[in-house]
Amino acid sequence: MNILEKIANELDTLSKSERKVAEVILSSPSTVIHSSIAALAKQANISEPTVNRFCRRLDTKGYPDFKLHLAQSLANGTPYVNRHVDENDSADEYTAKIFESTMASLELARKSLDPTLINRSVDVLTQANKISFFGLGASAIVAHDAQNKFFRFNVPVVYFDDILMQRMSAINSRQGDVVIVISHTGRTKSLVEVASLAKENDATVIGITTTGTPLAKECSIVLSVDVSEDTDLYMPMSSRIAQLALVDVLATGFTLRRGSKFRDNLKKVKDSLRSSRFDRKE
Amino acid sequence: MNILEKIANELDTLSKSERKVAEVILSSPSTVIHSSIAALAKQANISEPTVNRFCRRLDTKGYPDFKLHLAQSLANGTPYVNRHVDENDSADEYTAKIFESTMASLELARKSLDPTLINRSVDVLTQANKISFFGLGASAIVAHDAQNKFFRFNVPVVYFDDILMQRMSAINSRQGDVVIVISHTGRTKSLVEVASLAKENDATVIGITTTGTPLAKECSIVLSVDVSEDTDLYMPMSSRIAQLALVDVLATGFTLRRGSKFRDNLKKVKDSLRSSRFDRKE
DNA sequence: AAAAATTATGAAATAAAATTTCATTTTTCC
DNA sequence: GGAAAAATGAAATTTTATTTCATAATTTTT
Repeated sequence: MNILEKIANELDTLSKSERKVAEVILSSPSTVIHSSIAALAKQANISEPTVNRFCRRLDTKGYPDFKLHLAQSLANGTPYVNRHVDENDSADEYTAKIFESTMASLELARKSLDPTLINRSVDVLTQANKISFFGLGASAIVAHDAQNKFFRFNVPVVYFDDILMQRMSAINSRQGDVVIVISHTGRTKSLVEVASLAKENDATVIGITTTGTPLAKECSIVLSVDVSEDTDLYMPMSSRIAQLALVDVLATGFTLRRGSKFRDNLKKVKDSLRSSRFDRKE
Repeated sequence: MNILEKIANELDTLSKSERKVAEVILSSPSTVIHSSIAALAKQANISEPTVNRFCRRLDTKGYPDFKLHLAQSLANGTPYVNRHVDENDSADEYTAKIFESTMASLELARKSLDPTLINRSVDVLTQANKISFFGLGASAIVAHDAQNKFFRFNVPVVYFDDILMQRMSAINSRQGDVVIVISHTGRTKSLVEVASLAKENDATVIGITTTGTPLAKECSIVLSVDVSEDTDLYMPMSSRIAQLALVDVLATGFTLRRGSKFRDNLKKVKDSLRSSRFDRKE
């Protein structure tokens, strides 16, 4: 949370002297980040220890740490804001807005991810007998992309964007299989059922979805990707990009776990495409 | 200017020991803002005065001031430095790196885009009789996603990720049709041919590719998406995400151009999915 | 290739800044 | 009104940063 807001919020829990400090800071925060504790104390007409106590009351380690927080709050207004696209925006404006809110979503998504669970997922994936990716609509694209990536790893991988195929595949799954179910809303009935079916058949079910959704409840491991779809004009935008970034993370984790020899192999896969391309001039 | 970029820029004007400091800082800037000058010196295996001199060389008043700048740069979302995934990275680290470099790529991509051309593309798209999206490999996913989006607009749209289908479709195209060809490298022979075929048959060909590639030369309009794929472990990562963001931009431009009544329609499309979903509790 | 000049570096000393301790003052509550 | 609690600041201490200066490394000149 922005520390300036925090100061404003806690203004009434502060003592009289501490409030003097708060006021000086709020009135010209940018001066304060270049002041020593002595200078600030003098300006607020109180003693240095009071400033120190003030800082700790705001859950910082001390004055220098407080200044760091303050500096961050002042850092020219967060660039990746979720600005809404407006009816009258020019191409320039809506382009900027969409890119910015996409970046903001990625930032949010990263925060919602738990590295421990990513690690666990990578564990499970590296040991899987078979990997299946299921998604519908926009999430089908993510599943498709995941297949494309994991296919290069030379592991048995499939993707389905068809409800019936998903069901059949889920029913045929067994211990050692990993099923990754992708859904932003986590409320698509058929996908939740598929997750449940796969789990009943002893597959490890990894969900890529929003925290606390019905789908999340059915999964062995939930990789939460929480993004707001505010800016979207009735179609999934940020969510699928965050999901794709997560796929990249999983794929990267996979290759790292497999070691350098494995990566040489990946290079070969890539090089195999060369003949299908025009040469670079240089 | 972002101090991290500045450090990266001035890396070669620094002395040997100072460069050690720079490297430690670049590798984990967020640790540094909580370190004392002594701790940082120790980590870089150099002396404290060297750290101090380093700070001054970057036009800061000293170490505490430098930390302030650093804190501000970090607050601004992403360190712009393309940090490479390392063999020994923990899940936490590689997750952060991938998300960060994805965001950096989006930033880059946005800079390489020309709003005038986006506007022109939207023009062409809104007037198209038929829209086709072609891609292969990772770009096929982008084409797939584009179809998914434009399909909602109730316009004739197809996507092919099969070379033969693409060729046939290109040959059958005519004036008023728009063909969007997606390829990061812009060097995939068959795609370049398809673009050329479509153009010969009077379709408007829009290329989503890197500036100056063979594909770019065949297109009526080139939407340049220049990103570096440095961080990638032999598979397309940032490029396709930037392409997807561009698809969002085009789709958004399309809906804006079509006016508010059209957007009501989109809402209906979205609402039509409701019965397939579990209700929200609240 | 040696000598001189320049530049880079760190140990130690110094200075600055922040924090802790503790005695005093103020406020609160009965 | 007075005991208890909380707030406050002076001084001492500790931590941190900076300066000074001697030495080492590098570059330039001869």
